[in-house]
Order: sequence, then structure tokens, then C-alpha cells
Amino acid sequence: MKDITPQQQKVLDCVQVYLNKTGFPPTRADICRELGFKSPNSAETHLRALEKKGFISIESGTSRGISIINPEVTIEGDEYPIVGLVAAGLPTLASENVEKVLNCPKGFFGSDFDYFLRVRGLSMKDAGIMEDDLIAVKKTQEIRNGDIVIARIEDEVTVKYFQRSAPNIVHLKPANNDFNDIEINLEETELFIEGKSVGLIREN
Amino acid sequence: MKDITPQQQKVLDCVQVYLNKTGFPPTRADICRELGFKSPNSAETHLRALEKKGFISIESGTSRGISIINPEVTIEGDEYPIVGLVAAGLPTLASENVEKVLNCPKGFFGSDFDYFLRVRGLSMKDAGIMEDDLIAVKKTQEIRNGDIVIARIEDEVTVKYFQRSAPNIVHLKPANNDFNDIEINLEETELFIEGKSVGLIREN
DNA sequence: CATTATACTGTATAAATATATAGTATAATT
DNA sequence: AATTATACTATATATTTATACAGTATAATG
Repeated sequence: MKDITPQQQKVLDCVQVYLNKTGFPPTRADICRELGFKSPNSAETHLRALEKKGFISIESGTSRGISIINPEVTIEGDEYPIVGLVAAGLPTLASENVEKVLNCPKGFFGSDFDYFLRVRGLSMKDAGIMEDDLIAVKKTQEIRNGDIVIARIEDEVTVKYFQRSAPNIVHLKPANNDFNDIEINLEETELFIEGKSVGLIREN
Repeated sequence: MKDITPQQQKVLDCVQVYLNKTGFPPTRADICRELGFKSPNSAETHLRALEKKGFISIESGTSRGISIINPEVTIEGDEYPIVGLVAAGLPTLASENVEKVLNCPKGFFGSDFDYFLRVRGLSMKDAGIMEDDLIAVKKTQEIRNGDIVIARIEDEVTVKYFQRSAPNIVHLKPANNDFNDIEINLEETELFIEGKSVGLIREN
């Protein structure tokens, strides 16, 4: 998948939002109205660029014939996607990463959550998180010391305990003596927090 | 919501299928093609009937402006009681032992189950079963070696790995080095197997 | 320095589409 | 017996819509 430009991202988001709002895709004119363009060709060229880059497909000669290739799975009611923990890159809700969806009542874990993450490895085994367990992930930046976070350090994604030791020192601690603490100096290394675990499911 | 006729159901299904397949709703002509109608007005009148009955909404003057109105998301789940693991006596479904009920879809753990058991103690911590976790218990006597069982030995109830070592010797093994194996000679000691764990839930 | 991608406005038009109108026919309801 | 809902065909048309063509401008790329 090639790089998307900021404007193209805006158009893609616009299509997604319009779809969520109305149930059908927008016309070129609709996109212009939403984004303030004055010529339908503005929407057209952006759509063609998005098509060329593989983000959408456009059915030729078909009104509103836009479909998003990897739509963000709209979390309607009780269906939650299960995504695999991929070695590099954040878990995304793009369909290629969605194993399946799990029907689960809202508020099952007390707080809301966004998706399930399938755990790889045993770095958190002393916290009772085993291989193949499903962690209920809430996308949030509100993290407290001791929370179990889904974090990306440069290109690696892990599940660990979060502990801020100093204003710009963060420790990511495994719950397994075979693994070492990760100390991160935020001035040197980029740390992105995807969210935190609010619950766990194990299917025997 | 008024009654839907078989033909209207067909049209409604057609819209849903078309949406799933293409990502956008069908035109009147598309519906005719799918269902074999020869006049666009056939689709039109069915759509208007569906709109009048509240199954869909139609945006006037808008191509493919059909959206299916989400009927109440029927919570397919069932209510399962959460029972506390009491020191003496089997967990019973008597109301005094039921902490609360949890709405959980049927077949959530692949197999059926009967109730949730709240875990006390850390005797199974190396199996990823922590204090306060909820074990989904299936009442059954069909136990295999390696299953996690809910067992009563005389008056004490525990959760342990099950292993039959000889025709009348059963070992109940904790998953924690701080605890010892329990060896039971079935000729001397009564062992009652309540059921086995088929899944686990942790509410953070 | 030419080329390509991005990012627009403005206009035009063939094709796609919703939708009205005119019928026919059957079954259910009042 | 009259009305209403269902279930269609057939034709027509105003409107919607995709999409091509003609420009302008800037930034990046080889």
C-alpha cells in the first residue's frame, strides 16, 4: 500500500464518515460539499488517486460506486474484531488483520473497549496472560502506572506493564523473569501507546 | 414494526446482499436484475412498502439512497450466574451464592457451559488463572487428563489439573510451585467432579 | 530542466437513476 | 361490493451523477 497524502486521507475519511452517517457512499458533489471543494473534479482526482493506491475501488459508470477496500470495522453493538498481534506495525482494524469477529455484550469488562488482540508469546505469563489469550483493548492515551498497555517502540509492538519512572523515562515491564525490562528515554526513542488492556478472554 | 410479506423480505434481503457484496446499495434496476423483475417500478413499489413499514429509509432524489434501518440489536446472549468458590461445599446455583449474572453469548467459548466460577487463590497461576478470574464451567463428568476441573474432595472445592495415574489413583495438580499435588485414592477418598473449565474471563 | 504527482477551478455532457404515470391482476379487508 | 394492499409490466422524463476536457499552480523527482 503506497503512501497516502493528507488531502487524500481527508477524502478517504470523508467517504467513511458519509457511509457511516447515511449508509451509502457519497457522490463527487457530496465530497465537494463536505470538504469545501468547488469543482467535482477535485473529488474525482482524489478518488482516482486513492483507487490507484489501493485504498478504494470505484465501479465505473456507477453512481456512488465507491467502496473502501479495508474499511475500519464499524463496531456496531456487540461485534468486536479479533486482531492478531503482528510483529511489526500496530494492530490495525484493516480486514487482513481481522481473524474473525466475536459477539460480546457491550460493557462486558466494565469499561468500553474497541477490539480484541490475540496474544503472542509468554512475556506476560505471570500476569495470567497466556499465548492465544484475547485481550480486550481500549484505545486510549490515558495510562496509569501499572496498566497493561499495548505499546509500539519504533516498529515493535508489545504488551507490557507501563511504569513512568521519571518525566521522560518509561519502563515497560514484562511479567516473566525470562524477559527483561525495557527502559525508554522518551527524548531518544519514540514510544506510541495504542491503548490498554481492560479485560481478557481465554477460549479453552 | 408491521408484518413483512415474502416478496418484500426478498427485496430487503437483496438490498442487504448487494450491500455486503459491493459496499453500496442497489438501484431499482439492480434489484430487478437480481430478482428477475422486468420493470423498475416493481422494485420501487416494494421499496416504498418497506419504507412505509419502517424496514428501510429512502433518501429522496438520491441515487442508491437506500439504507437499512437497524432493527433492535437483539442481544443473542444469555444470562449466566457468577458463583463464588466457597471454601466448603460445592458452588451451588442457589441464589445466595450468585454474585450477579453476566450476559454472555451462547457458545462464546466454543462449547456450552453452565455458569461462571469466581476464582479464589493462586493455585493455578501458572496456567494463567488469577485471583478473581471467572472460569466458565461446564458441568460434565467427561474429563480427560490435562483438563482443568472443578473438584470436591470430601468438603473442599478446588480448581486443578486432572490426571488419572492408575485406575483408581487421581492426581489433582496445581499450576503453582508453592502448592503440592493432591493424590487421591478413589477407594479411600471420595472425589466428586463438578465439571471442567471451558474458558476464562478477566475483568480488569 | 523536463516530467510527474498533487491540488485545485470551471464547464460540459452522456449515461445512470429515481420516479411519475398508465395499465393488469389477485387477494384481503371493510 | 367497494376499497386497499400486493405484485407486477411498460414507458417516459427530469434529475442526478460520473467523467471527460481545458486550465492554473506548486512541489517533488530523476
